[in-house]
Amino acid sequence: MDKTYQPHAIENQWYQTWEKKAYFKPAGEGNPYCIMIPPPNVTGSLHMGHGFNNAVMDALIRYRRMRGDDTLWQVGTDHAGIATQMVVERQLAAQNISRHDLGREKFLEKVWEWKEQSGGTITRQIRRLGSSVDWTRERFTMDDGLSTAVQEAFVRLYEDGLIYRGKRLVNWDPKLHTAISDLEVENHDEKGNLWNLRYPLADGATTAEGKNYLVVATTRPETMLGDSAVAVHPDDERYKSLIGKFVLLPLVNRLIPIVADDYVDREFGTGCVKITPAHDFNDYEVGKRHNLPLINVLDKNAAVLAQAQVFNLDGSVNNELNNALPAQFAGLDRYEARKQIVAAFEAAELLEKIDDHGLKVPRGDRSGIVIEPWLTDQWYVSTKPLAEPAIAAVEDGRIQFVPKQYENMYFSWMRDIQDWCISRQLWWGHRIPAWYDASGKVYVGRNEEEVRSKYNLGTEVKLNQDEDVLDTWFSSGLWTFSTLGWPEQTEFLKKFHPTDLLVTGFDIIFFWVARMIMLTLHLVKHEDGSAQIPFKTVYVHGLVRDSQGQKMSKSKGNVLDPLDIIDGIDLETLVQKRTTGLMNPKDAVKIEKQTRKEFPDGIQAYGTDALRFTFCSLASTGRDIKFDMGRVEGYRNFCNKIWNATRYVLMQCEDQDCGQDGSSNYELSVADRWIISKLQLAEKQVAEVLDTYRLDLATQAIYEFVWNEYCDWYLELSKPILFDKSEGSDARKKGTRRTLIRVLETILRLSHPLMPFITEEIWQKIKPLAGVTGETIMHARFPIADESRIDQQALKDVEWLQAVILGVRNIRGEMNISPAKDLNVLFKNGSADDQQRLQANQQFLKKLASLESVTWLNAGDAEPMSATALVGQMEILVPMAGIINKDAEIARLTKESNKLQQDIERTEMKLGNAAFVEKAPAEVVENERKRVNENKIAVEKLREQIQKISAL
RNA sequence: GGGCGGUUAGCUCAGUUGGUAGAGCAAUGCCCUUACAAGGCAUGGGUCACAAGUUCGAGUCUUGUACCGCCCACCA
Repeated sequence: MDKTYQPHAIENQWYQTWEKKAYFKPAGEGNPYCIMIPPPNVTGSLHMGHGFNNAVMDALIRYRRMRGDDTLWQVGTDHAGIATQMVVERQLAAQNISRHDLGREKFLEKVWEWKEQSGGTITRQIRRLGSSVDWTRERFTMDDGLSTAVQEAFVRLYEDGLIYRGKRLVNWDPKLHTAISDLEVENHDEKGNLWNLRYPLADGATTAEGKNYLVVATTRPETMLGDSAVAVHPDDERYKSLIGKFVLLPLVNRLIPIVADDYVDREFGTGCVKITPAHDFNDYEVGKRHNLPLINVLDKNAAVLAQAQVFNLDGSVNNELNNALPAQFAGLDRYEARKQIVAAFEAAELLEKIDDHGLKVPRGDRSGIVIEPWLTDQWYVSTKPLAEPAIAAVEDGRIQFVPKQYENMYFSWMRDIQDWCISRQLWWGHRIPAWYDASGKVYVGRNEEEVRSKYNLGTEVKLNQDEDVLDTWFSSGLWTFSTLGWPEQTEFLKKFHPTDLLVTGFDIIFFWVARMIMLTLHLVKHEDGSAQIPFKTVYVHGLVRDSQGQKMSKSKGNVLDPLDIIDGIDLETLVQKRTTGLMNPKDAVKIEKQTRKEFPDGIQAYGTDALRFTFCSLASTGRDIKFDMGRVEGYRNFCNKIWNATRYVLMQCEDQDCGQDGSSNYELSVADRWIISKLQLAEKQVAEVLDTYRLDLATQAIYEFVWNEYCDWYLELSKPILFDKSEGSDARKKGTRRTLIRVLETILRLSHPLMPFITEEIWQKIKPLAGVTGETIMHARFPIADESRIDQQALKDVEWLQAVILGVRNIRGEMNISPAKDLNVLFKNGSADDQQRLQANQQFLKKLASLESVTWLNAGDAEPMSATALVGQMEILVPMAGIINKDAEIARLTKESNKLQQDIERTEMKLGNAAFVEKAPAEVVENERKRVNENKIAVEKLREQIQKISAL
């Protein structure tokens, strides 16, 4: 074996073997256990979030697989409608081609080409992470099977009255030219203005103050062209007399009514609100209440008036108003229109004032552009009836969130859910299975043929399929069952659905988790007809942030590619990677500087295991993760530690009898029995925390056991036994070799879910010596603690031994005694137990504390001046002659004594409190008493010692 | 405006039912001791954000305050 651990030398090769040998497939026996991967964008590439998410899922699926469950980790990718279409459109734009130049069919060919070309990137990356997904079942949301499921789901929901088409105000993305759902809109705090505009009162009316106009305040003056009313609060004394009267809408010269509505806040602005029902969600509601006309003044590209439509609430055209719309603003961009309209107001002396104003600006999460509320026909899912059972499923515990607090987030959103707009004016996606005849009548069915036969439409009736596609999340919402073959009742669907665990970030609880729950409950039934949930547990994790706690983003230039941590990257390449393809090329300078500062030497290759162990160690409950490269390095070192411990174990065990034949002619030392006991405790703990999804605690427990117990103590304790030259020590040696190798083998199985590669590599090397068979550690059994193997006596004995060694080492360290100097150490004043333990453990003591000799002093024996340490009552004496500085020893003892003294004072105070003695459990009080007594004796001894040395 | 989370060592974080505050990294000193310098041994470092309450006893339970972060919401 190499002297240092070289991750790249082992990782790729093992993954290929695993995949080739189909180790990832369900075993076909055991309890079914299924995790569905959140399907990444097929044309995307891996980011830290994926890395984290995969590390968690793989750890848990490997754990279950090793527990003997019949595990399926379903893998696949998402077509990611908007994101993918945007990429391809951008590529075309570079050649000055728009998708419209190509036409729908040609454009889709291009997208499929791009999918074929780049679609393998993310799956290759998932392989590099070591994820044990079943590739033989890989699915894509637009493959035939899943498309069938999408159609089926749409048709069933439509037939059940849960999907409808309607004209409503939607969030329109003027850049992408599509409607988007509420969730895809992000509200940002931005600085803006509040324009105060005068609307002249008609018919000579005046306000209470005698003015012949009302002042309305708006953040969007350009929408005034579509104003249908001015609203005031019904109880507002200032305007009460004007309710029912009219204002003459400037520029448009249209009479619009003054209406009363509770929605108006009297305190804000002037208390008068212009109402534009077709361009504002609140105004839309007000308009409905007052039966106001809906006037769309923007076209799909958010330019003004290019497609002015004017409708009454019933949809009839209101010609009178339509003719009144001014032509001068036609075709202007909405912000240009704003300028010109404000200018027009100013020119007409109708601009009262302009205030600075902070406001929430809605932006499309993909395009980043300001969203325009716009009146169009779209398809909707009626969510209220679906939400009810979805709430119940979480309330009654059929579905559990981990951590639980996310259930509140889920409930609050679900209880106030709005209908879901599922149509998108895109080309890439599942085309909506609806057809229109010449009159616009809509027919929904699985295909045109079915529609024709179902509605008895002859070939003379021309049908056109709806041009729109479905929201990507509609197909993702079916993911847990569409991948298993639904609507067919496949064996896999029966076996693995409902699935067991979903691992995902909190940011897509609404987008995805909530919708999966709603859709599944409605569409998927058990054989007895009862509704199925999609999964039993939702493990929710936080976002991976950079070491400063900043969100990683391309524009900030702080993104890390998990593969760069695995394989390493030099500084120049990293700088280049971070500064190319920026939205704003000006950021490059700053990003380069920042990157050179943070990674002066680039990033080392740490390997997949170290990265994954790091992710798991950071996976504590429900908080975001600050990613720290120092942790990765620490865990890479941990891998190296395991690697080197293995080298030692192999040196001792190779070509030796380690009991691999099952023979029993061996003897276990106290150290052997101790590490076996500790191992049981570690196994118990790891299983417990894995069952509760506390991967951070699992990494801690493993790290602690491997490094601090197995390596630091046990390997050292094995040396005096194995290096013993004396006769008749063979049985002990065999016992120790046996323990060394078997504990190591167990450590590997215990760690495998967290660090799959190194554990497999080593396991293959050592399994014959451990008497173990099996093709792969992946299918070996996860260690289960056997409490009968916990030897309390051995635990206590080694604890004592450690205390003695620590005492000597402390003197050595504090007194600056060379580690090369073997010491002659004396012991006195101990119990019979101490004496017996000293006798039994001389071999260990001498080696671990570097002692020349160990001598027991009886009462009355002459005693050289010494540095002292205490273990219980027993004193450890290291003779001072020539090696120990008097003042330093006094200082050391004083420090020790002061520490104890403080403890005594604190404890005595407690015991002096009558209430404590009376009310605290007897056991607690007794412990405190014991503690004071022991410490008092110790302090006494230390004082005597200080005096003795001072007297020299 | 409502809701949720966080505040513990210089940094990143654990702390299960209240009973002596922990780890890793960083720091300091000594060591190339035959598994490992990606290492070994030892050491220092904390009013557990603040305040009040419950309790014999609070990092832990209750209430309030401050600051940080997130989610949701119709103030033009």
